[in-house]
Parts: sequence; C-alpha cells; structure tokens
Amino acid sequence: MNIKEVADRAGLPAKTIRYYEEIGLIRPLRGANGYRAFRESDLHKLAFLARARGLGFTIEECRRLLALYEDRGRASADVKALAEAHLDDMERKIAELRAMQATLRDLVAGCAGDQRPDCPILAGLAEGTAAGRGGTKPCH
Amino acid sequence: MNIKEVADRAGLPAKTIRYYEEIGLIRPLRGANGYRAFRESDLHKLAFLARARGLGFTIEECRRLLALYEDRGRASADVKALAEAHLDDMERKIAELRAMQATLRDLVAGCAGDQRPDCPILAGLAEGTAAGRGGTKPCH
DNA sequence: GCTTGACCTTCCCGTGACAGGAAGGATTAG
DNA sequence: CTAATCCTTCCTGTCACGGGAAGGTCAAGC
Repeated sequence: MNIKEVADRAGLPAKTIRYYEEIGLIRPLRGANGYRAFRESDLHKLAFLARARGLGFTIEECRRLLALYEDRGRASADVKALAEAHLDDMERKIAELRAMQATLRDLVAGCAGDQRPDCPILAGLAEGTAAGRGGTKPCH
Repeated sequence: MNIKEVADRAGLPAKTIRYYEEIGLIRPLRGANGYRAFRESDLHKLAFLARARGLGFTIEECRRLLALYEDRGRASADVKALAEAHLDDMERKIAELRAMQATLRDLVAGCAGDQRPDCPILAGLAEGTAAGRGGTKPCH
C-alpha cells in the first residue's frame, strides 16, 4: 500500500503519517523506488492512532498506548491508569473553560451591545473586578 | 518603571511582556541605558491583556479588544460580538471535550484494571466500535 | 515513444504563545 | 571594589502537524 491509500483508509492526512514515521510511531517498509510500503499492521496502527488522537490523547500518550497494545503481557491496569489520567486532564480543562465562560458571561450580560461606547466588558477587563478569578492562570 | 516591576504588578512574566512588545501590543519607551521605560498606561494595558488572556481570548482577539478599549468612539456592540464569539468557541471546545470524555469513560468502565491483558479500552481503539464518534476531528 | 497528470520523495518554513538559557551590559548595596 | 540583581538581545525548543517547493516515479492514453 502506498501512503495515499493508508491515509484514506486510516482517515489521516499523508503529512501526518510521514510525521508519525519520523517520530517513530510506525516503521513502514520501503519499496525499491523509495516509496513507503505499508503493511496491514501499519494500517492498523495508524487507525489506532487516529482514534486515540481523536479522544484527545497526546502523541506521547499514544506512544504508550500503542506499546501496551502490542505488549501481549500488559496489565489492563496500566491502560486504565493512562485513560483515567487523561479523563482527569479533560475534566480540569472543562472546569477551566467553564470558569472562564461564567466570568465572561457575567460581563456580557451587562453589556448593552449598541452604538454607545460604554461597555462593562471592557470595564471588567480594565479593572479586574470580575475577570481572572478562580485561580485561572494566564493560560498554558 | 522597569520590566520586573510591571511584570510583578501586571502579573505577567517579563518574557511575556517582551513578547507583547515584539508583536506590537505595547510600545514602552526606552531609557538612555536601553532599558524599557513603562508608563502607567503601559501597565494598564498589560493588566488588561493579562485578564483578557486569562479569559481565554487569543492574542489577536486581545489586540482587537485593546483597540476597542482605546477607541473612545467604539460601539459596545463590537465588543459584545467579540465576546460572544469567544463564548461560542469555548462552548464548542467544551462540547468536544465532553464527547471525548463520554466515549473514553464508556471504554474505561468496561476495563477490569487488573493484571490481565484483556482490555476493552485497547480493543475500542483498535476496532473503533466506540471511539471517535460525533464528528470529532483528529484534533486541531 | 511521449505526454499528461497523479502520485511519491525530501527539505524547509510557519503556526501560537510563549519558556529556557546564553552572553554580555547596567545598576545598586554594602 | 565586588557581588548581586537587574537589564538587554538572540537563539532554540515546545506540540502536532500544514503548506509548499523541487524533483523523482508511475500508469493511462494518444
């Protein structure tokens, strides 16, 4: 299989597949012409990666998941721990987003949204009376 | 004021302040020694930026907010539109995270989490029976 | 045989919003 | 005078790729 076919079948851009090879997530063979020659097993791994990425796992988490997937002697506890840590990450992100949303919604609620310049949103950002609460760090 | 003092007062790292200057968000003066000389107005802008970033606005959104903030002839409708667009962005992100969470939670629920290798999480990622639903794109 | 178009390859730069650190100059306290 | 703390610029790295250039390969059709 050439890269376009695996890309279509795995649902990943060819660029992404080349990148995954570069960082060692997959190791496709090479044909005499220099083209990558993907086996069924490569396709499986790529589909696996596409789904794991789709669930928000980072590349490094995907790498560990893939290693566990290929390790017949794995303990499911290890997989579960990884998944639960990721669930916690998502929970934290959601909480952070909700906190930001709540603050901003309060500001928006007080804004007339007309032609006049008076704006509690800008006032809130300028004075900090309502913005940035809840231990929300600048970002990162 | 030197950079350290504004950094402490605005609650931003000095690195970030230099970066904000580099991309044109602020334009502090310069002393004879080459040091940045921050005015009160620069400090205000930086505090404004810190709060806007804390609410999740991107740098470009912050740039527009700052422009509106400084425009005495602004219409509050423009500010409100920007804020509401951002609220929508956050809503979408939350929905995406929740969808991923729900899928992963289903997989985790079926996993024994013991010493045995059998794992519905890995099976789900491999077979795609439950992962990646709801139009969730690989990421981005 | 030749061309056309669709593939494939590598390589390099750009993204967003900074962080880390090196190398060197300025200022201040003791 | 020295030591500590500040300040400066510049370069590299992050994360997960995307865009595009320059050039090689392959299959189909004339």
